[in-house]
Amino acid sequence: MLQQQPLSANGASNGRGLAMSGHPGMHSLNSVHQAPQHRSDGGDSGLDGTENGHETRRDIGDILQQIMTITDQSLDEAQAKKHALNCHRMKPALFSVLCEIKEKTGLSMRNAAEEEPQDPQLVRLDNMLLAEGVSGPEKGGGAAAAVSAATSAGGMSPDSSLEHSDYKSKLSQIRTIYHTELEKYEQACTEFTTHVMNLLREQSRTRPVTPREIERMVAIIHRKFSSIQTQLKQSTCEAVMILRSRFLDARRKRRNFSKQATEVLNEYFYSHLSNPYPSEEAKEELAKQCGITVSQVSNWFGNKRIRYKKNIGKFQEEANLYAMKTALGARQGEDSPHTPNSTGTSSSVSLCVPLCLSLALNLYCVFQANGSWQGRSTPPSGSPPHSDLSEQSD
DNA sequence: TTTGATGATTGCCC
DNA sequence: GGGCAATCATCAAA
Repeated sequence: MLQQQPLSANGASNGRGLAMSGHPGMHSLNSVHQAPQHRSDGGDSGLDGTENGHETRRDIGDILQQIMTITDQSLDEAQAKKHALNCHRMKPALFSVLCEIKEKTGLSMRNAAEEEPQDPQLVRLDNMLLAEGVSGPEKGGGAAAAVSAATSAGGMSPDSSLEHSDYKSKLSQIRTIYHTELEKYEQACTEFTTHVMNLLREQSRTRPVTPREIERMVAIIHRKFSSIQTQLKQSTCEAVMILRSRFLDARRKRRNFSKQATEVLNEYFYSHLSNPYPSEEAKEELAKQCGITVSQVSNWFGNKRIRYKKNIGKFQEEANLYAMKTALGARQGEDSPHTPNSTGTSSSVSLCVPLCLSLALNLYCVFQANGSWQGRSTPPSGSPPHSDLSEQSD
């Protein structure tokens, strides 16, 4: 068995063709011994035939020694020696011995269909890449998904289109890199497979190599490359996920509402302080006015109610401010149709009454709020607020 | 860098 | 399902 290694390891030679592999097996060393005794052209082989088996064994030892030292020699020298070995009278015998050993060890038969079921992880990766628009046809699938996700999550802010184009371009970059790398791996795989197949065909001149073995080797190569591909797909998925979370995660993209939007919401809140539960219609209206979504309006009112309740003192000033504003707005709304030119002429005295009234009402509402909606007595969202400043002013 | 403000999310209750 | 309360994550001013 030890003798098998060097020969197979020495790979390609320029010997005779594949016909050798069909050499009738079962020759023993005796057949070598009985071979016609003519001097081979490998002059230094020292294989002048002798009668006894001792000599024959020494001959084989010499041959193997030569094979072992081939790699230590220069290329030309090695080629010459290989040629000499290929033409050596004992080569068929050695080859048949190898065939015999191989048949016994069953190496060539051990490769019975090792087909693996498709890796579920790979399937998931493929599906995700397809869904994100990285693999498959480029139709902006991922970007479209991003847009829809962002739209449903938090509405389209003015700079969202800019962000989405950025997202698209980044996704496109990932896509390009992915396809380039994939192509590179496929090309490398093909090249390597061809190379190995050529090598094996070449080797089959000096050792028995069955087509099935070649197939098996190809399958091994493909498996190795497919594991690289899986890694590539994994990395791509990670990159897409990071990109998605960076661009689409609502929390990450939290933006304070515009001053105007906050004003609108606060005005509604403080003018409906006794019942700060806007109906669906009111929410929609507010959302439209503020350029945000209905759910954002709901969030805002939810947060506001809790924070107001937790610290009424802190919000008192704000409440008064909006009460004044509301009153002023109501006053102007009242005045404008009748006295369109009343600019500076509307004295502070004329404003004084409604302002004081508003403040008083506001304080009343706050007081009322302490006892009503604070205590989890949630009114139906559709029910109209009953003591609103706006309504009072109107 | 720290800290308060603020929009969003989550789990629970009714 | 809507709202509350707690919490997270980010923003923005100090």
